Amino acid sequence: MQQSPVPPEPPIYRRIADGLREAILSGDLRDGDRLPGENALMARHGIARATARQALSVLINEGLAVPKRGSGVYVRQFRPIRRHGSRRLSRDQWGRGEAIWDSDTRGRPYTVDEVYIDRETAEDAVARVLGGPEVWVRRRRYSVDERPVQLSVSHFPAALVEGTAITREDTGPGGVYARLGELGHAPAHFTEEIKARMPHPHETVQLDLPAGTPVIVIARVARTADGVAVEVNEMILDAASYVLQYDFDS
Amino acid sequence: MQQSPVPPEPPIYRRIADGLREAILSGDLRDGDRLPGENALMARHGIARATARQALSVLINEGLAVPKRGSGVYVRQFRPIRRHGSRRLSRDQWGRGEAIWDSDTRGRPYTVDEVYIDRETAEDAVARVLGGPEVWVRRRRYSVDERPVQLSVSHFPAALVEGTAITREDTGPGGVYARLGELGHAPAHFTEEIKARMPHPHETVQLDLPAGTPVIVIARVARTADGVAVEVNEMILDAASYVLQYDFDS
DNA sequence: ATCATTGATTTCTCTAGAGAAGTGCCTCAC
DNA sequence: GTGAGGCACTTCTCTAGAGAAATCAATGAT
Repeated sequence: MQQSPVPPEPPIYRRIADGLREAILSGDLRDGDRLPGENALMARHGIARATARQALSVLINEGLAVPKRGSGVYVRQFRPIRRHGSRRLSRDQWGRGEAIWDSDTRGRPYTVDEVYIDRETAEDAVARVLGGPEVWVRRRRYSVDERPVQLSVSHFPAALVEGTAITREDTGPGGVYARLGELGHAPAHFTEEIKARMPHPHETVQLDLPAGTPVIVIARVARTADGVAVEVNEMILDAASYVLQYDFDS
Repeated sequence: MQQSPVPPEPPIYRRIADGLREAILSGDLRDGDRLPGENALMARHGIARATARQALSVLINEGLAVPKRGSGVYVRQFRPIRRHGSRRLSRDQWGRGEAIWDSDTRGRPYTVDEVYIDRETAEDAVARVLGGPEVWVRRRRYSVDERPVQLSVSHFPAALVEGTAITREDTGPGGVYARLGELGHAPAHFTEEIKARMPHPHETVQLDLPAGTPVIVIARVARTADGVAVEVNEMILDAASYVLQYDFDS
């Protein structure tokens, strides 16, 4: 006699989490609303504190809720920024003295919090693409609405940009691509590779990410019409803040 | 007198997690290696079981480790599939009778596990783009190396594809795009929107995702040269299995 | 040799309780 | 009114222990 195929009930903490998730996804609980906390769940379901915490941690790790110590657990909002791939890099834009980022924020104010510019020896993968390890590196952090949303590390061949505005904080109108154009190395072809993963600890700190938020990693290589790579840029985006868009023809 | 700015030590569970993460990222522990389990951590650090579990759960939720009940906790591997955006959809490919997916797997065998084809009434966003709510829907699950890696839901205007191979399981050589071409609606322009987030429960089940793995969501709209939308496709990818690539000119 | 059983090991779920630390509100003194 | 202090409430960290459930290897019966 075989045991009947009883669908085993999920554990308590999971049933509670499912209920709360349902409330969030159905719209009963909205952005910024307060979830029942540990004490409330303990009382309502007659469970131990650890079990209540486990239920909440499910939602937190799914990115649906954010805990605020001493205050409560709150539903998380999602207000993405649209980042255009193919379209945003068209010559029309950087040829007219506009920074790439402009078309991303659609009027929302953005700031560059931190800029570090250094001459460094690049790691192997970057050196291989750029044709040598000697590079100038521009590390930046971008914020929108006071919130950090992107980290960016740009590499340029040292031989190419030495002494130009690219090695200074203020790159002038049009940004680095305009400068590269003036040097006769206008970027003409781009390749972007995209991954998504959970953030490393230092990324969590720099982007002030709550648990349960993945990051999108973009590695962009810019090449001239001759196929010479002139920039390698690795970007780390808060996945909750972005929608990427690529337009292309067949 | 202000208290001196003592950098407060991170809690025990975090220090242990940091140590294990270090071992993984530095390469001391490799793909598939076994991590010290609850009992080992309890003995080594003289802590309670719950604390040891908390340390391990950090790594699990970061996607760096996978627990196997009754066996142990193991380091997680990352073997991405490269998915080409702009390039892979070039007419050269689907014009020659090759399926789009072919160029994704680079020779690795892939299978379509599940196919559900239905005539449905589309939700608002899809109906707006396709010019009406009546659609044929193709739901599929793709696997590579026996592992599910992608869910796909394709919508086609019912008026356009009624009675064609697109409404059947086997769409014939070249897939749906070749059929659309024969109907005089060859896709010419594509827009892909990309997000990343933690998976919903049913996605976790269907893709067999371990905790700590985000999903990449791609919404693709295919339009003819006239700008008429002929397909809306939403894809859910296991983020640990994919690298997306987009090539474009300025 | 093959198969079933047993036992050790492991993760998973949960209880009960305690102190630390951050938040936010209210009250009281000025 | 304005600021300081206190207090209630919240999340966070951790201890100690117990049984359930899955895995894996060894043992024993056929």
